[in-house]
Amino acid sequence: MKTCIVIVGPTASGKTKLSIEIAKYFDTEIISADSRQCYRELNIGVAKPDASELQNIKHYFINSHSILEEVNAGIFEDYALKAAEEIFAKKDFAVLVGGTGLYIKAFCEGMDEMPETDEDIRQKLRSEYQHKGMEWLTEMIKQNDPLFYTRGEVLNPHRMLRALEVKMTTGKSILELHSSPKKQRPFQIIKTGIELSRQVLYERINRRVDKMMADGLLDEVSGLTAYRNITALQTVGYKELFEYIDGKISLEQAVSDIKKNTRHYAKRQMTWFKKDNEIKWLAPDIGYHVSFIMKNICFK
RNA sequence: GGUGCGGUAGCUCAGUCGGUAGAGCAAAGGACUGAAAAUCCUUGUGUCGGCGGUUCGAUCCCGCCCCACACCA
Repeated sequence: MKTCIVIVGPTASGKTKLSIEIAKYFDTEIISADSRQCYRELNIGVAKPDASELQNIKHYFINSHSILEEVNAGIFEDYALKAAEEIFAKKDFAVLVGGTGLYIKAFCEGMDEMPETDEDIRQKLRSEYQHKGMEWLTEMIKQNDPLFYTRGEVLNPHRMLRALEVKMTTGKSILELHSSPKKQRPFQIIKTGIELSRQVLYERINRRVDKMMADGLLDEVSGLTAYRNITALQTVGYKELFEYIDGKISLEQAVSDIKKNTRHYAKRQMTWFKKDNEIKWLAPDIGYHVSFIMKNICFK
């Protein structure tokens, strides 16, 4: 039976290091499940594995896309499954590592089949929302998708816009399209997570942000100002430094905002992973991990 | 030393024409199906600087004191 070892955990918990240890142990390759590390243009701020690590072990979904390309959970699902197939053609084990809960879910359980939405409709809805605001959006939902209006998140503009574009291209409410059962994968999945105390995690976050700044994050961000409005750059570490470059806040403020927003992000990740009871939680100790995971596999 | 303006939640501040108080941020918890490092939801008792006075009742009015800031000496 082919086995994919899935490693999750909040940002700065040491996933990258652990994934490399495990990949070496099984002499296999790694699929990243990180919605930002796939972009070639983003480096220091997204905490990619370093160049030698990338050279020694093949990583899928790292530097695989440009910030100008569309990337989303559905695209990731297809990409990651193909990568797994490639790895399993020659190995019995694969490693998937990342902090993007939705992407991991897409890989393990699959996304429901959704018809392609019309790009013109999408753009039109977004720009109208920009101009007319929440009141208009709420009214549109009420008129066009009464099911979503009563059961959906009617205060969440992202979800509302998505619901509308689906409704307008398919004629169906997005909620009606969400009923499919989990997809079966042709391989076994073992999920492990790195668990750290809040205090230790926050210290690691602070240290890592300071290191990113010392490594030249500001230069990296300065070179990307032309793209600041695209989705890929709505990213912790980048959006705050754009504010500094604009003269809106001091550099000191920007750095402390990055730390704060990274804490918020880590907290949301933990909320996501906490409810997944397939995850076996581990303390961050590398040697222990590999044998622990081996033991789990042997018991199956 | 004098004058002025302040001292209210971890922070920045609002407010109570006298009936013991509330926003934003932080913090904590939660949601999550093609933007997910995104987006959204929930949670606010704190000697209202200290001590007296007036009052049925003071965080609010009065007096003194302490602290901070600004200006004048």
